[in-house]
Amino acid sequence: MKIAENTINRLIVYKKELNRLATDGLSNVYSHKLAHLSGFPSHLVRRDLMNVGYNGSPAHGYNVTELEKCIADFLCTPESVRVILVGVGNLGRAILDYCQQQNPKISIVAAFDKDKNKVNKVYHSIYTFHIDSVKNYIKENNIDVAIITVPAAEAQEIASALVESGIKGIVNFTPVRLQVPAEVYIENLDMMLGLEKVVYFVNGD
Amino acid sequence: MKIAENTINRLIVYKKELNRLATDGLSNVYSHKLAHLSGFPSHLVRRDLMNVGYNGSPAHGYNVTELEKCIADFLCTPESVRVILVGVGNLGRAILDYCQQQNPKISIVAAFDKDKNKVNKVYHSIYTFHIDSVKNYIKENNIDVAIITVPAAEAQEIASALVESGIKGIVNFTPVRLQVPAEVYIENLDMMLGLEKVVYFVNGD
DNA sequence: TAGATTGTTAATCGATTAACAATC
DNA sequence: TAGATTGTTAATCGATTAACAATC
Repeated sequence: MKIAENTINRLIVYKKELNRLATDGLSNVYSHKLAHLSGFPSHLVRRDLMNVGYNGSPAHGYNVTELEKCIADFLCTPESVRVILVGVGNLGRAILDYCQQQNPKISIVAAFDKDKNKVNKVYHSIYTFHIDSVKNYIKENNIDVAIITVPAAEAQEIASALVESGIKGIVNFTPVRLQVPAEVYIENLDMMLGLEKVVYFVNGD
Repeated sequence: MKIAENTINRLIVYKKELNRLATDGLSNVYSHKLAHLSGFPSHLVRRDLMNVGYNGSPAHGYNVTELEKCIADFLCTPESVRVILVGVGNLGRAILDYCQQQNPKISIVAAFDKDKNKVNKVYHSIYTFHIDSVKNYIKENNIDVAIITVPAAEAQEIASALVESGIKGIVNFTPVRLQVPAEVYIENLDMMLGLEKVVYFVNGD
């Protein structure tokens, strides 16, 4: 069954909130509370949870850890994912750091750059290789996902090279709309677009 | 008339592509081409453009600069927007840099942090103030939009303080779902969520 | 003109919401 | 039990797609 992208978004949010509730020591939660924490209406929470096939009880709501695991299974969340990052500028280095703090299951295993001053250096404990070696690295290590933080002008060229080497999903931090085959999944995290959107909703209607 | 958030997203993308076309020296563009560059179907482009009230011609398509201006007007894109950033960590500093490179119309005018080693320092030519002065700064300078790049544990407290001082829109880089009044617009740029989504679409269906 | 493109209305599709029976 | 909550079906709402007349 095909699930809408928005639903996937929300499931990931639920999973994270459940994880926090578990850390806080709570064992059960009602759809109300999960809804409040996530910022969505409670009936939408219940509707979304229909997809993952976990049943709560009217008496106690949902078991926090069981539901979290159930969502993780549904999303096929692997125990560990290896990701590469291309473009070790300010933003790239910040992301190298941020990822390690946030999620131990997703690890950036290598960085790439064309600048010889950065190659062979270690940033936030990630080794930086020359960009020319990225194709081999992807193939030899079976990497599926890449983060692109290169300058806008180089984004398309890099993306094409990554896809050619077998990359199936890209987190794109550049403002460029990447032209890739339909089967490659692109997540655009365009900060400027985000800012412009906020400006629109603050000024206009 | 109320416009869907997705439509706003796309209009912002069109605007950016038009700007690039103008830079490249093109004067006219057909919906086909704009669609290809943006990654949306051409009929959706035309449908979206109905909203902004600009008329192209069957013979020459759209005038690039006129359409760009028309979208900008529709989105109430101001000539300059002043934004503040709270949390001068690795990510915060990277964004201070990135914003200046990308969009001269949106400028970060001040940064704030609680760390005394960062206060009174200048990063990427932005001055850093102590977080205690943020409320006054917002009121005195009539700031509407803030970027939050503090650690997750501090995000909600900071957000509440900002909203209390009159902030109306927030770009939230933390993984925390902020609890704010409904009239405050929040744009969540959760990198981990982005990564998890890519992993889902790459692994699962 | 002929052919391609625009602008707009109508049709479709799908996500969200509402309603409510089942459950504890 | 009574009351609250879950799970699910049906209704609504709105966005996208399709179709096509108008235009250059």
